[in-house]
This record gives sequence, structure tokens and C-alpha cells, in this order.
Amino acid sequence: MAYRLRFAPSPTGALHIGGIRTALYNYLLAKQKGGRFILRIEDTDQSRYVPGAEEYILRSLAWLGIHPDEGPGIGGDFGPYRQSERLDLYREYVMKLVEEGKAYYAWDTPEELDARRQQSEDHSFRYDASIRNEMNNSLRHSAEVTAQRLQEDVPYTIRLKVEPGQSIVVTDKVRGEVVFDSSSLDDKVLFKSDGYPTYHLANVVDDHLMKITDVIRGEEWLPSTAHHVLLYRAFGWEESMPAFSPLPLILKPNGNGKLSKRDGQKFGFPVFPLAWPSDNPEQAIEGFDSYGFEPEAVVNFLALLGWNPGTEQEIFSLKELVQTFDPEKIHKAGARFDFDKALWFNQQYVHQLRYDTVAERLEQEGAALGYDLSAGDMEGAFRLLQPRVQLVKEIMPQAKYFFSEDFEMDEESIEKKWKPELSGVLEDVATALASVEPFTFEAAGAKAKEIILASGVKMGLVMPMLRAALTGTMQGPDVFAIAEVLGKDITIARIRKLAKR
RNA sequence: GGCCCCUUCGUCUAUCGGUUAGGACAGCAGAUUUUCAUUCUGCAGAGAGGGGUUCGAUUCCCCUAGGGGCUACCA
Repeated sequence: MAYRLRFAPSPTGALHIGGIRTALYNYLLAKQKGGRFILRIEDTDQSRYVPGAEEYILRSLAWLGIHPDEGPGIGGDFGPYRQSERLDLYREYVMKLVEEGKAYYAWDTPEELDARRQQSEDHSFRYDASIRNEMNNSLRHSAEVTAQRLQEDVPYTIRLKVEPGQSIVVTDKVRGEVVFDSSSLDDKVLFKSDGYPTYHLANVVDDHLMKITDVIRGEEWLPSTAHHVLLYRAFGWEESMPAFSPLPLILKPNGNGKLSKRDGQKFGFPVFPLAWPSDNPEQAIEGFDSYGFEPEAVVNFLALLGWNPGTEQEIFSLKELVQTFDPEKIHKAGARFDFDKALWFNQQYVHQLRYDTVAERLEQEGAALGYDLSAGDMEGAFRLLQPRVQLVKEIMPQAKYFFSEDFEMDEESIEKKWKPELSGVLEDVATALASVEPFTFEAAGAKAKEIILASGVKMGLVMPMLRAALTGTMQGPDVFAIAEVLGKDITIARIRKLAKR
């Protein structure tokens, strides 16, 4: 049978990395099996709907290179892919359950239910077989009363009638068998009074109708999977029920609870793929993109958070992940988010980057910093700075001396190490460099060292000053490598300038 | 409170009864770099506790503890 997997987010805001990882795993298995990856928007809660969220989800997946085969705006044979556009379907299916006595109407209002919960000691109120006959529903009332209320459009919900005393075995690929007792399950609301289905109904109906074969989703769904199995059973679809793989949760770095959307701000790292700007700075959120991460690194990092192939390989392209992924190797315990590790992954990718793939970004960043990019060799600067950074965006802020004579001089350090005799040596080095042709870093370095040695002034004194002359700082790439990129004329001019101080 | 899940170095993890318990990040030390970073080498660092099962348990079972999830007309 053809593999069909889906990612089914709710458009309630930006999607955090837990959701991204879920999408990724579904995508990986689908592609590995030559199947299809489907995006379904679960917008059944009108009150939590956030405009722009769906578009954000699409953009995020695209940024990461995860392209759905079917979905809203993409098409496919099983649409529509937005649950709000499938309302008639859910009604039709839930009515079958009602007709067969597997579900029932309930007129209890949210207020009444809240009151019951308040009254009950330690959260013991549960809408189930033990109390449903005293509640306000079609099980307690006569068929006539039910008919009349329906006639009068009294708002109702539809609940699943869970028969107590049966054991429900949920079999999944990461934990094996988990057994639930139906007596501990409540009569879940399937259909809300606003005409929308709840997650449970919509999810089961759609997974069935869309012929989903495997469901990889967060572990928070494990308890309700028991209800879902009951639903498949009620519909008579148990034979074709998808295989489940619960994903361990991504935990806060300090280990207290699952990673939440607010944690990014709290701990100082991104928890969203893409930044979501807002007019209100309080609400604007950062993303891995705005932190300067490469999407490939984010994918790699997330893929290995809670899963690994059992080998010691850590760097995987999306393609390699597709080949290697195995849901049975998903780790069982929750994984703490480790930003340092994320940075390390990014560094691995940054060090492999080819100049032409980042030239445009560097140009924009340089321009934003006010550099005159035509005044220097950007590719040379990139080549020298690339191995020294974890994020591409760290490059341009430390590259000013490649493009300008107006870079800051670390006067304090220069002052501390300055000796009067340096003037002469620097001048001699500058003069000698003029004859170096071609002006490569090897040749320039050899010539400069020759002059310094002959001068009798300590190498350890001159070299830092040469560096200061060229860059203004006491740290950075190899001095002569910088000199080569700057070119002979600029190198000589800067050395002479410092010599004359 | 009830139901369910989980538990190996600080962190992410390997191990599918027999290993000096391996790797990566972070940490520390050294080498290279006459700088800093990179890179390389090395060091340190773990089976929550208690019972079983077994010739032998990190691995299987039970209990305890700890952590997590769910417990909505939210997903």
C-alpha cells in the first residue's frame, strides 16, 4: 500500500520547532517509502484562529525544504485540505454514529459543566458512563424530547458513547503496546455546538478519508489515541487504521516541562523557524532565520533531537535523512533543547558554504553596515572569516577593515605594546613589501619576516603591530593572508600610517 | 487527585543479556596559529534507588523515587 503521511498543524500562531520536527519526520518517512506527504490545516477552533498562521506554516516548511505533495494551495485528490472547508463531511459521519447509537446529543452548557467540575473534589468529574444518565442528553431524555429540541435548534454537542469495561490496546512503533481501560475514558465531545468538529472527530475522519497510513505526532496525543482507536472502531475502520508513532516532547533547556512558545524570549534562543514581525515589538518573534541559521542546519539539528540512526554520523543532508530515517529508532524520552548544539550544527554547515551561495546575503549585510563593498575584496574577506564563525551573519560585522580605512583602532592595546623602534621597522617592512611580486601571502610573509629578523627587533613585538596596522585589532586571521586580500598598496599604506604615529 | 508515558556522562545519545558502557555538544588541558578563532590530540564525566529472573544484567519483570504528558464544546 502506498505510504501517505500528513502534517496537520492548527493555525493558531507561529509553529514552534516541535511542530517542525513532527513535520520533518512525517516527510522523511513518506519520501523514504516513495509515498506522499500531505499538509492538512486543522482550523476547527474558530476562537484560536490566527490570520497569517497558515501562510507562516507554508513558508516555514518551504524554507526548510519540506515540500508537501498535497495540501491547501497545492492541490491533491483528497481535498479540501482545510478542515473548515470539510464541515459537511464531519456532520455526515458523526450523524452515522448517532444513528447507530454510538454517539449522542448533549445539551449541557459549558457553564453547567464548569460548575460540575468546580463542585467535584480533586478533578474527579468525568463525563462518562457512570454519570451520563443524569446529564442533559439524548440518552436520558425521550426520543420525543430529543426531536423537539432538535426542532427548536437548541444548541447541542455530540459525544462519543464510550462503553466501559473494555481494554483498548494502542500499538505504536516506538513504545509497543499501551493498554487503556475504557472505564477511565470520558465521553469525548466529537461535534461542537458551533457546528465544528473537535480535533478527535475531524482527525480520525480525515485520516481515514485521506488514506493516511502512518501518524507521527507528539506524545501529548498518546492519551487521546485511545479515543481515536474507539472512533475507528465505531466507524468500522479499525482494519485500515494508521500506524502510530508518538514523538517524545522537546523540553525546556532547564528540563521543566515541554518547550513552549514563550521560551525563546525567556532563554534567548529561537524556538520558531521563521521570524514573525509585528508592529508591536513585544509580540514580534525571532526565528532561526533571523538568528542567522542555515535551514539545512536546523533540519539536521531537529532530526537528531530524539532520533538517531544508531551510527556515529551526525551530519545529514535532508536527502540522507530520507534514506536513513527509521521511526522505530525514535527515542522514548523527552529531549532537552540545546542551543549550543544547534550552533555547532550550523557551524558545520557554514564552514562548507560556497561563496556564491552567500554572496548576496553578505552584500546586503555589508550594505546595511554602511560598507563601500566596491572598495574591497568580499570573496577574500569571506574566505578568511568563514572558518571563524558559527553563523554567516557574524562575518560582515568583523570585516570592516576589508572595505574601509575608517575602521576602529584598538589604541589601548597598541599603546601598551608600542616601542619607539617599531616606527623604523614598520617603515622598512612597508618599503620591502613594495617589491614583492606577485603579492601573495607566502611571499609577503617571507619578505616581512626577513626584514624583521634583520632589524633585530623582536618578532613578537612587530607582528602584533603589523596586525594592528592592517586591521586595528589584536586578533583575526593570519596577518599576511589579510595583506594579500587587501592588496599591496593598501597594505603598505596602512603600515606606513602606523609607522608614523 | 485520576489515567498514561519516560529514566545511560551537565546536555543529545549508542548499547537490542556477556563491552575497559561508545560518540557528539558543552567543560578542562595541550599542540598548531608568534594573535584570537578554527583544527587536532588528550583529560574528566553516566546506567535514579531497591528487589527479583539469570551462570551473567544498563539491557527482562516488580516496587519506590523523580521527570513528563493528558485530564476543555483547545489542538
